[in-house]
Amino acid sequence: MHKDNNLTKNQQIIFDLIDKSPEPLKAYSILFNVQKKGIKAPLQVYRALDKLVEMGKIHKIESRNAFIACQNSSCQVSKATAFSICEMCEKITEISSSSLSKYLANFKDK
Amino acid sequence: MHKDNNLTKNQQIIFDLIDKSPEPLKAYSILFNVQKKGIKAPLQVYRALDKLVEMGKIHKIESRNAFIACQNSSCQVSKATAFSICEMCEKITEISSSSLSKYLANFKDK
DNA sequence: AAGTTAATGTTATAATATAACACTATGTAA
DNA sequence: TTACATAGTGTTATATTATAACATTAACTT
Repeated sequence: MHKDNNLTKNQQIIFDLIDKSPEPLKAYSILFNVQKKGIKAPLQVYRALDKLVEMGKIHKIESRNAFIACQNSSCQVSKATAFSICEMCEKITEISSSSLSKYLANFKDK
Repeated sequence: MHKDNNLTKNQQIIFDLIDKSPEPLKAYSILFNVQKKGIKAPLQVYRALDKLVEMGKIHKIESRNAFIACQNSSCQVSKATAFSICEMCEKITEISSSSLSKYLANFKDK
């Protein structure tokens, strides 16, 4: 069997870092933080990020170029994700509204 | 009086280009296209884009780093804008659903 | 006409992301 | 268990996207 969702070494290191972080992390800040663990180049970070997004373990906040762990166990299923971002303090919350994801999923079908 | 929404020269040139375009345009592609009109540097483009977004004349598609003219006359009012993007052909449509913008506006108030 | 604010022009540089290629690990199937 | 395929890694170089800093000009306000 192939896709049992176990993470590879780099993916695990990077996921752990994002998952522990109280705020979204940017790729180069991730890179800086994992250099002591042997991840030395941007591409190693971007590749792990791509896979983690694909698996639904993290989300990219496009407007911030930053990554955050999924706060919502159903994200493997629904890829219709939205965030609220405070304009004052930048606090980011994943909107977990089934009515929103249904709305978007329905729109997508059309 | 100050803010009558008339565009400055650079803003007008760049808005016209985006408005005529059938697809979202990226900053450096805009730059390339307006060099013959005397706009020579990235900053001149980015500054105009910032203002146009602020005025609600265009939107930035964050996931594409690209800009599109507002397709929806009410956008001066509502800044809660979403897009659908075809995964096959990249066709982008502005979702103009009052229920969606109400939902988002309501969420924002909370 | 003087003061204020917004927009412009310009050079340099920062921040974000991918191409290309060689190599290694892991799972699959004869 | 060997070979085949596929996914992941390491590395160098480079492309793409965006902003800092500073001098100047235009437009509005009084």
